[in-house]
Amino acid sequence: MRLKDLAEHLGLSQTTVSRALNGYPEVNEATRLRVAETAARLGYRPNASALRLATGRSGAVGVVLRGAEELGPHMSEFLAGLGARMAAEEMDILFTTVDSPQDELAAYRRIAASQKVDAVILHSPKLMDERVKLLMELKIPFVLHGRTNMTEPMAWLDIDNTGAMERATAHLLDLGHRRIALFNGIKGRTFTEHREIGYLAALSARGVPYDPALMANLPFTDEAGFRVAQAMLEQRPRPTAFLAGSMMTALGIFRAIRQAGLVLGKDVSMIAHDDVFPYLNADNMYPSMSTTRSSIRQAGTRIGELIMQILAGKPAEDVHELWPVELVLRESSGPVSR
Amino acid sequence: MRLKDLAEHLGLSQTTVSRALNGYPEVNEATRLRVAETAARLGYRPNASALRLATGRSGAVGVVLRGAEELGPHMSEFLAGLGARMAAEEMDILFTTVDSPQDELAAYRRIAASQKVDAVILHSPKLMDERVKLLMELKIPFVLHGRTNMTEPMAWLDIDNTGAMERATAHLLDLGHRRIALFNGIKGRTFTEHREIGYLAALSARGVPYDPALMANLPFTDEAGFRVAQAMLEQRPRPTAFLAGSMMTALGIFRAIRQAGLVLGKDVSMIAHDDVFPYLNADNMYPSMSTTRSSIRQAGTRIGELIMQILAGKPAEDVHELWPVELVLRESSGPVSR
DNA sequence: AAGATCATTCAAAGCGATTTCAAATTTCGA
DNA sequence: TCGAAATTTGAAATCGCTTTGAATGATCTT
Repeated sequence: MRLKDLAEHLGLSQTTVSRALNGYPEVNEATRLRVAETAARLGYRPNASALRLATGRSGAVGVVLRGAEELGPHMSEFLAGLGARMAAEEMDILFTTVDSPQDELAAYRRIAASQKVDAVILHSPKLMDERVKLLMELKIPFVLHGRTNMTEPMAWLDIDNTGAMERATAHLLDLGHRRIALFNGIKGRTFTEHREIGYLAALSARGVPYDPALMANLPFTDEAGFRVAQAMLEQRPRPTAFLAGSMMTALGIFRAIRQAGLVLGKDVSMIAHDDVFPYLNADNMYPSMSTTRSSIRQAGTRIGELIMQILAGKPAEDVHELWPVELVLRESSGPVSR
Repeated sequence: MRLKDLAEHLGLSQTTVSRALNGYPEVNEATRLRVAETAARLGYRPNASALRLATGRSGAVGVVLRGAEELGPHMSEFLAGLGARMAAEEMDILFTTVDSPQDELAAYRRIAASQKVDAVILHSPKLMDERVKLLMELKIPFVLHGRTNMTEPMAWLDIDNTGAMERATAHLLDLGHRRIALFNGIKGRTFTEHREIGYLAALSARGVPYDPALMANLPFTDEAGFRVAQAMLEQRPRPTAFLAGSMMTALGIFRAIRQAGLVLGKDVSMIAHDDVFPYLNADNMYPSMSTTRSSIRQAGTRIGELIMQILAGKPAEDVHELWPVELVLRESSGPVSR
């Protein structure tokens, strides 16, 4: 069922039918109704490729992922949020996985040259991010999930990692903890640096010296959390509190704590960052987990909206959102034990 | 940089340039080289929409997801596998989320009418699946991840859920367990039914009566696992072993076991189904978790290959794969305690 | 050396939509 | 009632590619 067929069926020209369907004003209301009704009845939908070719818009937003590492639970939550918003706009999400960083830049080049997407979303940026530079060169509109240190104007949405970590650390310090371990993300990513800044700020505000042996950079997996926590728990004096970069990390740390014969919430404390996974609820853990919480799914939805604004012409420098992070205290964090 | 520009730049016709780039035989080797070199140097890439319009192939495979529930850790692992394969073929993954089942059928209709994808992948089918029926009506090629009971020929890849569950159950029975709880998936999905069949077969083979109070259907989340396990552990006599439908479920059950003051691997046993998440390793749990294991990521990769075969014209009835499932015994399963 | 064959190249016709520009019809004002 | 303006429709150009069918030389046969 092509436009041409539909037009013939209606005894009208393609022009008029096209206009009727796309809401142009210069078409008789009765005609429009008849066209709309017939199109719906016959299940007509414009061919996507033809439409894109004619309009120059691809109707899709791109996401490039470094396969294994990035396509984890965080990403699927994000995509769930983004997807909901994009579906409402009849926009597609086109996603590509790559293996290496070089491949990643090449993938953006390809996407750009073939005009497959109208905009892209960039994740987990570094302070100085070459992908950002490339996208600017290629003049592809984009929204950053996170931030950079770069001076060029660009659209972004980020959560207040620094503030969150500062508050969590300060809270533990107030409870008497002095040896607080920070399980942070991979070095280089902006969020990792921001969290470190918050952590150090809280320590220095209270005059507590910083011990490098209490800071680790690791991927957000149960396994890495376990391994590093196990090692740290052998230190004497032991850390009395843990700041976990993600719920997966927290599960690993938790396991190490149990294995060491300690009780979480009594012998040691923990506050984990929670991106709000529906299948892993901090409230329902045992003991329930204190968290710094920010829904990554909501961020996805909102970024979908920001993308639409950018495409509508809103200048990138006007699109900035810094979301606050809640500190939710539950049973896993308590006063330091004697 | 359009084909036309490139052709002018080379002093050739679009025809020749197009043929040179697409490997047609009737073009002079010297010319082909010159074209290829210049195209690469100028970073030429055909406009995706134009190419699709001209060839009638969209170069993308579609995945429709029921937003919240389906886009979990399983899906992201699957997509990681699929993505790797599709990237190698320069195919895109186009994904759409929907809210309700009606929306889902409508989404397939839309995708079909607008010819956005060359094929789709269908997940978690039911024994009789209306989505399958629709796709056949619409004549969209598809590959099923899972199986149906329908008689029409169709391409699928599934794991041997029945066999896996039968072996796991039989193993627990051999260890002396008689009250074995099955934490299965949502009723209606084929994999749920298949697992139930395997469970019941093992019981009946050993002459152990089936107790409905030991069977639960629930989503694969930590929370549901916890809630149901908590209730079951109040039964007298208690279940002595658990079969968990997923690692998330297992985490919840584990928590309930600890909260009841029991020790996993000693007081009670558990075997969980493991789809192999890189961030949640059965081997590294404490105690380590016995599992029925099958990599969902590998399934994704393989389904990508099957899609390509289908698109190359292989008849759907020749594309069937039933993957065996490993039973990996670790510390969480042991003889029944007296 | 002429006709047949082969290897290359190109002009133009699609693919299925949107959009420009022009034409036909109605409505309106005096 | 007639010309101007407004409303409504349509023919054809366009988007950037592939592909058909024809044309041009070069090479081969005899």
